[in-house]
Amino acid sequence: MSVDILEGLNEAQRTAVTITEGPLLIIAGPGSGKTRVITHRIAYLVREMDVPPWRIMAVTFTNKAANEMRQRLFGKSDEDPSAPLFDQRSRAQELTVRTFHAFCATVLRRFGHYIGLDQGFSIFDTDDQLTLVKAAMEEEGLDPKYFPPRAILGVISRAKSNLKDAQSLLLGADNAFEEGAGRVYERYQELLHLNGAVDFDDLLMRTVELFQRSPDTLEYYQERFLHLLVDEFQDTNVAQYELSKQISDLHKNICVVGDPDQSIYSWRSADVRNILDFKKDYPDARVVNLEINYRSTGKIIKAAKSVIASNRHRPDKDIRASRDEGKPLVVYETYDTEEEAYFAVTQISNLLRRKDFNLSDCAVMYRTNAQSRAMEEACLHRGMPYHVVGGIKFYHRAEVRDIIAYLRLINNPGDDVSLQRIINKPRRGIGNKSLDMLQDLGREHESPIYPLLRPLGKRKKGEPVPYGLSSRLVKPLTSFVNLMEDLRDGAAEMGTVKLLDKLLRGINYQEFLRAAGEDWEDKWENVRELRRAAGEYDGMEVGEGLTAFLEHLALVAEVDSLDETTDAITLITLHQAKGLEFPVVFIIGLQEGLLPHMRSMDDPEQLEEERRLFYVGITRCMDRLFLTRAFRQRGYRGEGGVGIPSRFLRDVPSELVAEVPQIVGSRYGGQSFPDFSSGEASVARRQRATSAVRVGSAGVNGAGTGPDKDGEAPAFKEGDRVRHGVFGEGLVLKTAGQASDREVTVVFREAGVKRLLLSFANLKKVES
DNA sequence: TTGGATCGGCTTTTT
DNA sequence: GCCGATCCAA
Repeated sequence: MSVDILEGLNEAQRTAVTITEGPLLIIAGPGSGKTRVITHRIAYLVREMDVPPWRIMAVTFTNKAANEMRQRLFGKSDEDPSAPLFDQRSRAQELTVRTFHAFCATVLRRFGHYIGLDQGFSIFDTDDQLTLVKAAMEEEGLDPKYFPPRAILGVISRAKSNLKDAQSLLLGADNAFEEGAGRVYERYQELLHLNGAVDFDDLLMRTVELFQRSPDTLEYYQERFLHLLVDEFQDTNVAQYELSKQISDLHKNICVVGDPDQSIYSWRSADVRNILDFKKDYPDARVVNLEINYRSTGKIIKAAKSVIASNRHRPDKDIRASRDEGKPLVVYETYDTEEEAYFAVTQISNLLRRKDFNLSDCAVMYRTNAQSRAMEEACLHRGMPYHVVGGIKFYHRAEVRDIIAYLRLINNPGDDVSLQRIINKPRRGIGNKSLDMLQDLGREHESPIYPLLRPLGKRKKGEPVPYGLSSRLVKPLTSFVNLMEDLRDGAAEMGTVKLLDKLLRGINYQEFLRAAGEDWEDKWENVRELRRAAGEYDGMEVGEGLTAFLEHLALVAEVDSLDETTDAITLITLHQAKGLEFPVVFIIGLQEGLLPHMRSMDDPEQLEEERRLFYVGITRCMDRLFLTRAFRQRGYRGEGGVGIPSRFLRDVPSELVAEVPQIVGSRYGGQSFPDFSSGEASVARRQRATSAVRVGSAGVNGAGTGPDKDGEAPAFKEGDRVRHGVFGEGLVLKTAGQASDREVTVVFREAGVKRLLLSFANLKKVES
């Protein structure tokens, strides 16, 4: 009773599903049914080609995407015949659907001993990495003032992503910085080894290394995986590319899927050439283009195409809309970031009132995580349910990290970074001085600290103290060792939850939190959340559960328990939104400096990536797209500046954009918003509401016409009396410039002389 | 050793 | 404006 796998697929999609032999490159434009093709392809392999599921590997970019794919394959419920593989549900476990990082972690756990990795190795995250970099820099005598540790870490990470070791980095160094980074890299690797740890980049790099040094291991995987599928191939780095090649080298059935126009991770060493040059490395590769977009309205597609067309370095490809034109887009300027948030919330409730959409249809997207804050506040204030995707990582919280550090040390006694974090937490009288001493001791013996201390646990009274530790430290250190040994014994005989309870009791953590701060209850709740997560690993074999739990914590950034079934607005970064779709999308903060981001503005390549990011955002939208910006931008330090409209807005053709309709919306601080919910441009009649003067230049530029295309911008001349939304009344002193950057100098009664760009200042002529 | 106070630096996106 | 590192006094 299963559906025909090929039913409902267009010709290109069918081709992509049914070419099962040899290398295959699928260029999949946004909304072209990519996930559908991948899942149906897997189903086709299993059901039509009789490939056992355990011999198929599908690699995704995020854990979320992996889960999503599993769900699409097997259906949301047990009885979901629309899922291509639902009748094979029992074989679900056999498929390998994972991220590169998670897959590599598994490989290294199993075969890492061939390259000197212990089974229980720790996985270091960015914070841990930074700790090690700083330590390595100190040993190498590098001043963090001149060599920012983060930058050094960036160089190391990039090198690793490109499969370069310290030696080749040093050889290729042509300045002091790179040379320093090379030296740090060398020592950093040693420290990782000492800690019995790998970092994120090592997961990939060292797996490549393992496959090179242990042909048997490679062969095992090569034999096993008849088919390899890599999603989001435009965002793979050199290491991931190499891994794909290694794994598929025997059967050559490698299918990669991606879209160069959606490459947004070059900052993480992703190399778009992997997809662009795929044909070079695999000359016999077949190529399928999926160009028909089933997701978005015609107007949205037009806007997306117009935006991406401004990129100079892009492949020759097209997307075609299949839906009707749809409603006009909305481009709107608000006074400041807060008002922008209220605007979005207001529009969403207008839309809800018409019953066309519900809350979970709506997403608000932004460039930086920090921008979620204003949105959250507006939602809270208006009583709108929302959920923030990602954001402050759960595992990032201090209390959670403390507990994880304990668990890591239990699991891996060599994990010095964790030891340093918790040896005096709660206070045991082992302060910085003592820790320094212990670190020196470790360095002296080229050993992690904990193993050196362990003899203290078995020491009888009167026996000599090892390493001449000062008598003052013997007591606290001994009790610390006893605690840890007790917990390590516990880890060998009890499940993760019981172990966690034993730990929490052993260090009296609840008391520790209570004594430490006011919001200790929240923190304790986070610890309990961690305990809940540990429950998932309770059933596993004792000893394996802890390792698996820690790996999960390291590789799964967020608690994805936030169920998507509840009706709520989604707040999400543009990066994380990749691969998702929503009927209603707001992209907020369309100002220079935010999108494109400041850090990307002076490099043309990075600027193009920012544009792709905007393109990704636009193409997430199915029906109603809102693009907003704030006139005043809150800076990081104190006074905010004026937000210049993002250059990307100029690429949104004005004929796709709704005019600002009459103001009937609800109020915010005396501010009314027009109601765009009907999406009918014809009703729109721009209204000059003096009370709503802070709607700002919405009527001038907010309609997305782009300053230079707007013939209606009021012409000001010297001597005109004008009114500005913020500065009040004033007199035009002079005007200069053309079109988009037409500038007026105005002397205001109160605010003094200001030079304003007509394109975003809200100036109104005052008749007198 | 610890806790408080002050200074200074930086400020994106994520496995 | 915030967080972290650093300094200083008890």
